[in-house]
Formats: sequence, C-alpha cells, structure tokens
Amino acid sequence: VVSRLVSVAVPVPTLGALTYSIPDAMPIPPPGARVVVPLGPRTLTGIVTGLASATPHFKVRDVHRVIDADAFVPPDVVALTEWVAKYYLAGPGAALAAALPPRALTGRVSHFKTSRVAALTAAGRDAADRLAALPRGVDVRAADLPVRLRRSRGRTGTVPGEAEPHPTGCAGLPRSLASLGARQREALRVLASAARGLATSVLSERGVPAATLTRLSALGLVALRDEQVERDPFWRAALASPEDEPGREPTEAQRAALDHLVPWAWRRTFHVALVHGVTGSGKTEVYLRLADAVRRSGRGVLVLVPEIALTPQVAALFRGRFGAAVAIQHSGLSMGERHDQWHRIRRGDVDIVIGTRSAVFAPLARVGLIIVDEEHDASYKQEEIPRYHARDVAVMRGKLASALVVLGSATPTLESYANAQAGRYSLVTLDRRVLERPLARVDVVNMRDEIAAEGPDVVLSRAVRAALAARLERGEQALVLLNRRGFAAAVFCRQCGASVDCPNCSVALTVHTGGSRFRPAAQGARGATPARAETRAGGPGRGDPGWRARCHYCNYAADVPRTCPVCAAPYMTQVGVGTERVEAEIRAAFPHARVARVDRDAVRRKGSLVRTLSRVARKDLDILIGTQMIAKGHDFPDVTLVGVISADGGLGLPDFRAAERTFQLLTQVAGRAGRGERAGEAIIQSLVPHHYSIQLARTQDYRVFFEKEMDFRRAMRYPPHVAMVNVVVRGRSLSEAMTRARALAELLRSRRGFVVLGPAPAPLVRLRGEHRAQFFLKGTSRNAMREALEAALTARADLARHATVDVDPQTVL
DNA sequence: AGCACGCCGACT
DNA sequence: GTCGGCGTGCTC
Repeated sequence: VVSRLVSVAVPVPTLGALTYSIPDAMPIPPPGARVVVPLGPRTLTGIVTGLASATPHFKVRDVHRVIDADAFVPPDVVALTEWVAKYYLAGPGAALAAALPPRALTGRVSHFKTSRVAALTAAGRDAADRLAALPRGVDVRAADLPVRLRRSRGRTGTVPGEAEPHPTGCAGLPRSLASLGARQREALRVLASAARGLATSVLSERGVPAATLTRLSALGLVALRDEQVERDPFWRAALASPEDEPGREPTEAQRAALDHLVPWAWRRTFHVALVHGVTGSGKTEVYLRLADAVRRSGRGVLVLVPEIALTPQVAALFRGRFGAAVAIQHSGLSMGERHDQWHRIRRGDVDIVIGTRSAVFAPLARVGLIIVDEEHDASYKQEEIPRYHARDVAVMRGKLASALVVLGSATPTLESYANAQAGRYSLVTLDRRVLERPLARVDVVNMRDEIAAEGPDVVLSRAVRAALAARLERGEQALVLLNRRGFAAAVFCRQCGASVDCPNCSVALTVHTGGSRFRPAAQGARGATPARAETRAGGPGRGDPGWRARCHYCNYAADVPRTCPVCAAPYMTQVGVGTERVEAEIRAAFPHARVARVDRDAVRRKGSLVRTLSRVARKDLDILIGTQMIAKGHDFPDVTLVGVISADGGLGLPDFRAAERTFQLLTQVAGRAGRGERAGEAIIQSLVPHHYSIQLARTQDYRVFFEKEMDFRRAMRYPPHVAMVNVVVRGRSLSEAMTRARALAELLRSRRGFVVLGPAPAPLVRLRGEHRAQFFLKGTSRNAMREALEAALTARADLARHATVDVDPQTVL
C-alpha cells in the first residue's frame, strides 16, 4: 500500500510539520504544493514539505483540497526553509512564511490585486490634444476651446460624467478647458503619453493627487477602472540613472577579482568568496560583470542588498544593465508589487533577482551565483521569528544549489573574515579606490577639549564648523552623521536627578520636536547654545505642542513635563544630542545653507527619502544630516566632507559587537567622502578618541582592527570564536521572568558541548510592559545547543511560550 | 497565530 | 447576578 500521508507546513509559528492524509480521489501533491487543510476548528492553506512515512499515534485528518499539481514554492526553497526552521529553532510554518510573498497563505484565496487605473476618455484626449497644441504659457480662454462638458446625470451604475465634443464654439459653455486648474492640465498632459492609462499610485507620485483624478472623472475627461496590471516597482527608485559606464574597462584590481571569481562560477560547485574592497573600489562593477557571466551560462543570479530604499543605486545599475531580466524584492514595495515580482520570478521571467534579506528565498530556478553586498550590514538579521541571518542562509542556499556565493564589504564581519583566513572562503581584496582616488583623510576631534573651550553644550566642534563653512564656500557638499534620532536623548531633573522614563520600557524617553513646523529657537551666534533646553528659559516643555517625549521601543509619547514628575522642581534639563538638535545647530550656524535631515522620523512618508537623496545627487542640498541611513553605500561625487557628531553612542552599550559596529559605521561613513574628483575629509568627534575602534577607523586599517578584535573575542570567548545562542524569557514581573529563565537554564546545564551563562536580567529589563531575563549558550557545537534547546523547549512548553530563542544573535540587548 | 476554555472585576 | 479581561492549552 502506497502511503498517502504527507507532511504539511502550516502558517502557525510554533507548530512543526503536520501529517495529513490524501484522499484516494486526489493526486499526491509534490513538495512545495499548496494544500487546504483543517487545523482544529480552522481551515487554512499549507505547503507540502514531503511524504510522511511514520505511522502516527494520533488521528490523521484528510487534506481538504490540493491547490497545486506542481510545486508552488520551488522544492529547493522548501528545503532551504526546512534548514532555517531547524537552525534557528523556528517552526517550519514560520520559516516558510518568510519565503512567501506576504499573505500568500493567510490571505484570501484570490492572490490577485487590482490597481485603480486612470486613462483619458475620448473627450479627455481631445482636451489634452488641444492643450498640447497651445503654446506654453498662453492664457487659455474659454472661447477658444469649443469643448463642452456636462455633468453626469448621476444614473447609478454608470460611469459618471459623459463628455461630448461640441460641434461649434457655442456660447454659454457650462465648463471649459479654461476652468481646468494647473493640476488638472498636468494630469491630462501626463496621461496623454500613456495610451493605456496609468495607475493612480504612479500618478500620485508624479504629482497628480487622487482628488484631481476624481474631478477629471466627474468631468468626463478621465475614466477610472480597476485593472490587474503589471506593477513596475522601479518607478519609485526615482533616483535611478546613476552614471553607469558599462563600456569602461575594469581596473586591474577588478580584472584580477573577476579572473578569480568567474572560474569559480563556471565550476558549478559550492564555493564562498569574500570580496574585501575598500569604499569606492568598484565592487559593484565586479558584481555586474560576474552576474553577466553567470546569466549567460543560463543560471540565475541572486543579489542581496541591505536596504534598497537607502541604496537604490545598486538595484538601478543592475536594472540599467540587464533591463527586464531583473526582478526586485524588498519591503518598500506594496503587497501587490511584491506579489507580482514573486510570480514573475517563479514563472522564470527573470534571471536576476535583487532584494533585501527575504529575497534570499526568492523562487529563482537554477541559482548559479548569490551576491551578498555589504555583508556586514545588521539589517541582514531578521529580528522577528524566524530570526535568520540572510548572509548565512545565502551560504546555505549556495551549498544546496552548488552555486558561487560572493560576500562583499569594505568592513567584513569578523565571522566572514575569519572564515576567509581559515581557508573556508577564498579572499579577494580590492585595496585601492577606482581611478586611484585617495581614501578620505580622517581626523578625530577630542570633544573634551571642545567642552573645555566652548562649554558643556557644544555640539559642533570648531573643526567641524570650519570644515562645513569651507564646503559651503566652495560649493561642495557635506554629510553629518549622528546615530541617534530625536532632539535630546533624555530629560532629567537637576534637583532630584529623576529622568523621564517610559512607563512600559526601562528606557528614558527621547525628546522630539514633533511633527509641527516648530523649530527650536536657534538664534545663537557661533558657539552659542541655541537650543539649550531648560524649561524655565523658554526651551521645550513649556506646554509647547511641538515638543514630545517619545519611547523608541514602544512608541509611548507624552508632553515634555515642565516640572519634575517626582519632586515638582521646575528644573528639567535635556541631555544628549540627537539629529534634530544637530539640524537646529547647523541651521543656526549656517542660515543660508540648504540643509535636510534623514532619519526614521524624517523619512516616514513614502518616497521622501528618495526625494532627499536625489536632492543631494542634484546638488540641491549643501548639508545632509542623518543617522546611519546616510552611511550606507551612497555614491555622491560632490560630498567632500563627512562629519561625525559623536562616535561614542554605540561604545557604551553592553554588547560584545560594540567596537565592531563602531568601526564599521565610521569606516563606511568616511567612505562617503571624496568619491568624486575632489579629495574627501572626515572629522570624527569623540569623548574617547583613543578607543581602538576609532583610531583604526581613522587609519582605515581593517586588518589591524580584525586582529585586535579577534584577540578580544578569543579572550572573552565570544563569536566567532564560539557559537552563541541568546534566550530571552519574559514574565509579568522580573522575578517571574527570572524564575522561568532559571528553570529553562537548569534543563540545559546538564548537557555537554556548551556552557550556560546566566540567567540575568536583560539589559532592556522591561520592554512594552514585560519584564525580561536572559541567558546565553556558548560553545563550539551548534548541534549540541540546538538539540538541547529543542528538548528543553519541548519538555517545558509552558516555559517555551514565554521564551524567545535567538541563534547567532547580532545584538544582545 | 487563532480559537476555546476558564477563572476574577464592573456593569445591565 | 452576567459580560469580558487575557492567561493557558491545543491544533496532525
């Protein structure tokens, strides 16, 4: 008797693969096919992961329906998600969900999204033609335009607004083209070039709001219809058209890199290469040529980038070089767009996929090359279940597909560089910038000296102010980095010392200027402390609606109190500088400079980041202030100065990667300077200027940093010297969390192959109202840790529900 | 994740 | 006296 049992992964985070039977009347679905199954009182869609052989000791239920005769998710991607589920101790359903477009399983059965499309009607086309025929700037008079429009009689169920061209220029026209506003005319002009119409979302990005279309529709000039369209996610990457020079010969270093990498790609065996190329060394050109070679050999290429919205250049370059053969996957796309792209890939319409971390699961066939650009970037780690690291998943996918995996960075993670040193990866080094452009000179300013000279409130050092002034004078651009958003980091009482904390989390609230136009009174001259924030002195907190205290973890917000909530003293003082404060200082110091800010608050609106970045590219901005967002791989040739307001933010954190993060950030941001013809300069402000991560970023000496940091990790037994797992346990009180954590840790301590450290209260001891305790597993055997954890979490499901397991944690807060 | 069951506060 | 809060358990 042939087994008619299948394993099905269901979109339920904590559940393993479940066994169902296939009724005789149905064909056995292959791995990757979707099936509709009953689960308790529910009915949901799952993915077949394979045949189930065992004779179960529970009653097996029938599959309701087999949706796909063939794999919906490619079988190798199913295998990859099974590996992810195991490695990261997530349920197979959760891992599979990461590989599917959003709501593929949980949404409605219909997977098709429609777009509202606007197109010109006959009358609209007529009107657009007439408008186009008019010379620009001519005042349009009603009498010249014999188009008559009448309002809909409003019969229900019909398209409102029929228009009819009037035979002659007749008097008494109720409406005419002359009455069309500028927006409406613009809409007609834009639509005239799109015979089949344009999606309203596209139109709104081009400055035609939906209201205008509704109005034109009522006038009968535009017809609105709902249509299933192939959405083009590239329209939003308006920055696009970076200067691509495909004809240019690769540099000698690029040639050498390709001579090493291309043969590996031909070999069709699994191999990992680390490309360590300094900022501006032309890694992207290597990727493009390598991708071209692999694509020509009939195999697929997967390109992972940290965040497309931040670095649209790489995607745009690939799109420019390879055109429609490229698909894009990232979180900035609408659900419909992501869905479309996923299906394009699955159908085999493309052979190159570019995307953020989730694209590592793209349903691309015959993968021959996987590129992980900026492999050090923290955004490759997903901080929700399944807590996978896309770089590591990429390596595993390469292994399963016998593909070449290329990891690229100017500041590789210790993990990757250690693998290269150990010979597990090959190492390709590009240690010069293209065209022999020098790396930026980096200076470190000791802020203690500045404080001594200028007072405790100094934000911009004399060196940074002078350098900014020089850039403005020369018409060059500057980036100013501070990796902390908001205006001030905390508010505290100078009488009793109490700080204003989040009621739900164990953190101080951050002061924001709020969404209002309000700018802090920054009337000070050079060296003044424009936004010195004391409530009694007219700073924030005097009931000004612009000032808010916000929690960056749970979004709690309150007005900044003017008196101390504890002792009622009116001496609330702000401490710690954020990007909003930096912006205020710079605007005060350079009132004529064109300044913009980029951080998560400033770019909340869709497209505003792209707009700001393109303003930099167009030289429409002099100074760009921002968080690490501005440190990513941008290529702005006229930026000759990078200022770092404080390099110290990360160094105080109780995180063993603090130094590595600081070194990476400083090296990367310094790499934004001097990429064009003029040399660049970076100035780093710090209270601990002699810290090795700062000093080695100054000399931009990766190798020395690597050796030094590896020594530290070895001595302290931290990754990559050992493997680590972090377990966070939650409870209503800290003692409850600690009790649970102790019980779980005790179950693990009896095992061999690793050690258990803790439990202890987590650094963020309270988060969103929950108390948190944590412990670590450290050891050389991931298998031992995984098996022990699986056993412990299964044995104590009551504890497991309050525990979160993070394998290879990137942050231990 | 849902959805049910099951015990403790403020209302018809 | 009930409605409903979410803690706990279960889903092939």
